Amino acid sequence: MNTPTFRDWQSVQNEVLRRIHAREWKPGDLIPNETDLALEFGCARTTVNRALRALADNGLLDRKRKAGTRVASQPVAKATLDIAVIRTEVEERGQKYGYQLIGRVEAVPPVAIGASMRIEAGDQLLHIRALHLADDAPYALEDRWINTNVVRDALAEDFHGISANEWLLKTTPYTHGEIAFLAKAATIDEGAVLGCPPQSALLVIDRLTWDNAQSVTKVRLVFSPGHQLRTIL
Amino acid sequence: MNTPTFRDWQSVQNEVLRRIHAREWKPGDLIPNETDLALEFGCARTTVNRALRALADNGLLDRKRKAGTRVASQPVAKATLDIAVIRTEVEERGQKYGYQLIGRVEAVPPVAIGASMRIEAGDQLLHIRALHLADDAPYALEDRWINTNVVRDALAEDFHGISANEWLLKTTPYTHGEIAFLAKAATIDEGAVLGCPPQSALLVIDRLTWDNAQSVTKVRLVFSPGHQLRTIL
DNA sequence: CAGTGGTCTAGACCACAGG
DNA sequence: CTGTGGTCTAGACCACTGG
Repeated sequence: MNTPTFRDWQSVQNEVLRRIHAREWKPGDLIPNETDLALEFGCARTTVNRALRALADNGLLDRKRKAGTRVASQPVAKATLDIAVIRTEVEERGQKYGYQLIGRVEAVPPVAIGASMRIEAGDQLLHIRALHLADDAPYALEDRWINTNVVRDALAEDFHGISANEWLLKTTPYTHGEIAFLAKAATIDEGAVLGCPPQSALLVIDRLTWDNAQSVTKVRLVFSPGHQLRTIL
Repeated sequence: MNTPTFRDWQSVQNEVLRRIHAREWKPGDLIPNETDLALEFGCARTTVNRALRALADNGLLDRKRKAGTRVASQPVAKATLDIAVIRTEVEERGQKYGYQLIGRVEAVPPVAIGASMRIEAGDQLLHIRALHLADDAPYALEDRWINTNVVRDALAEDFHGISANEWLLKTTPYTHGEIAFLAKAATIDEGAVLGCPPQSALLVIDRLTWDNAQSVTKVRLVFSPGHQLRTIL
């Protein structure tokens, strides 16, 4: 039986997936090289390359020049979380978005914050605290430090009508960032704001963004109890 | 001044990034089409396409046929978490990995588990509980249900020498899955196993994987206090 | 309808790394 | 040294979708 021809890279990808899944190609196995596969599939090598590259990006294949392409022996699942503006996130859940500014001050940050943002000791940052609401219930508490040396316009914005979360994304580009997900017990203050008992287990996202060598902002989002981040594999 | 020529797709990508970042192209702006950019950059349209496609995948550009390519007005940050085998994860942190099987029984799962896995009521699953250790300290508690109708070989495995986490990845392919990240207070039992007080805030990963229409396994990983998932943006 | 991105092709050269 | 994947090119056709 001849393999039917595969016209596009997605059908090539599907066929490769099928073979991996059917254990025709087992984890650790070396699979044929691009040229041979192109011949077998009746398409250009470029097309095979595109398909295999996509699978390698997804962690299902390991590719090395000269060594060839192998089925990943321990596929690393890549869970991609979309981190959107909180307003959008709430609205996509079909809920009414609300926003309350809690505090907006210029202040010298705690040393840990200042150090991670690589700020000169004694420099002031803009400190914003705000509550995001979904259907009038607390959704997430935002605690943010903004590097006003980089984001000067932030000083002219009162953050009453728009959250810093949204304002920054619209106005301030960044080159890269770091993000962390963790669990934390609610402080008394957090409990009061989020309307949950102190010590409640809360999901937290810490994010630090950079504009080249300068920090832009560091934010902690503390979500209400029960919040989940979901995605598909 | 003429734009110098850009030889490869990565340098094209860098130039586009530079323009977005320098606000030459602002959020919401329509950028030139691929043909024009190829002309300007002195490369083939394919190369421009590859660069722009990568940026669109990353959420920085919105592309639509006929409508053209725009700078995303609210870039959605894509945080990609690599979910590896726990042993590998621990070893990559430079720590010694350890593993203890806590329990292995065949049992009818709670209705919530059975329903989410789409199991016939009354069917038995294999229930595994195990503790993963890093440098002899508790790292994560694994609580797993395996669909033995799909993964028959699991019944022949005692999971003393290898964790179900690792064994399944090596032996059982899956087509897709769902994953969720949340925070949870430690139960008394979890506290005892992980060596932390009950009610501690713990980071939890719930994962459910499928082989086409059949569920393969549902697992909850409860991490020791303070555990973080980190990645870059 | 027509402009845009999406993709395929055949051929070419190159960079890397195994042996 | 040589086989492999990585990429670029020029040209072509197609699919989608805005106007």
